[in-house]
Amino acid sequence: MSSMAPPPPFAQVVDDLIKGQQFAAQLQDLLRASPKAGLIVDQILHTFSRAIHAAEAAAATTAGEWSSDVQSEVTDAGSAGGKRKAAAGGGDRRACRRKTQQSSVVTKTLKSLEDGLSWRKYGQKDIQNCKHPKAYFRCTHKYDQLCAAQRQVQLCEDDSGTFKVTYLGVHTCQDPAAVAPHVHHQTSTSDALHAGFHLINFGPTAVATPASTTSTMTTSTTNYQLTGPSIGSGPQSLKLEGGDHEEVLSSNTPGCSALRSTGAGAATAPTWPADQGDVTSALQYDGDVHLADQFFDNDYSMYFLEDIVPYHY
DNA sequence: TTCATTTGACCTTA
DNA sequence: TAAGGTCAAATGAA
Repeated sequence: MSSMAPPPPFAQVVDDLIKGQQFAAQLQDLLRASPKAGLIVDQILHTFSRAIHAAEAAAATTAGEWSSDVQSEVTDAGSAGGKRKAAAGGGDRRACRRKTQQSSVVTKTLKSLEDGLSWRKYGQKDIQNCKHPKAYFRCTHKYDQLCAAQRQVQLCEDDSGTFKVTYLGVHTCQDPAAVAPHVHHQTSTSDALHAGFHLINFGPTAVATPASTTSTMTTSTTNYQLTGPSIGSGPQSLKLEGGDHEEVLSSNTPGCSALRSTGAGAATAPTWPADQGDVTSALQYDGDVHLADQFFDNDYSMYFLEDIVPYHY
């Protein structure tokens, strides 16, 4: 109907982003002595990486799809509809829905679903040949901050105390609690697969025993004595004792340059095994294996780089 | 009243 | 066409 606007000059965008990334890397070298500054620069670098890959992905697909994709949305609109479409009075969702295509896919086995991020459950599905349903979560800030992070949770077949958690995409939101790392908020302790999680940000103070440290976001080391989860008596009781045993089963983030993860989540699993092991995870990414505790040193959030795929509604 | 969860229907992909 | 993923109305909790 209307003429299509030309695609953005992605090559120029990528060039600029790469330059910015290089400058940030130089800054990182200069600020290496300061853990807090290093953390910030880390996040800057992650942001650049995400932006670069998003731009590259867009550039790769723009030429061939820029017109046809939009065109298909236009031509498909109003061409079909089910009961809900008629009832809701909305447009044809077939025209705007896109199955999420996250290039950042990280699967873990966790004994806790706590990851310090806020999720909202949006669906649950029985999976064929699986004993337990799969629960689908999206970031709470999907709409207000356009955060595309998603998580899929499924109870392990063999061990009912562990969850297979698949993270798709990266959190691009800025959770308010992340700015105040000592604010721990819990709203749900019910069955993990049947509840949303509102646990917002857990720094080392949530996991370290008082004797070992009173670390803050700037703390760089400390012997986090992860000795086992404490369940259920409210935010004050949130601590991670025994550790969030987690294991990265797989990760798939083509073209990305870094992965950061943490097991420093608070414990909320409803039916928690009494005996917990220590953190034993290693993060494998792009051929590099990083000990998990190295990540604990600097950051308490999860960052998985991705090619950001626009989500259409 | 607001917000999160549940759940059946719809959509996409293989 | 089946299976997985997502939407959104209905429902419940705070």
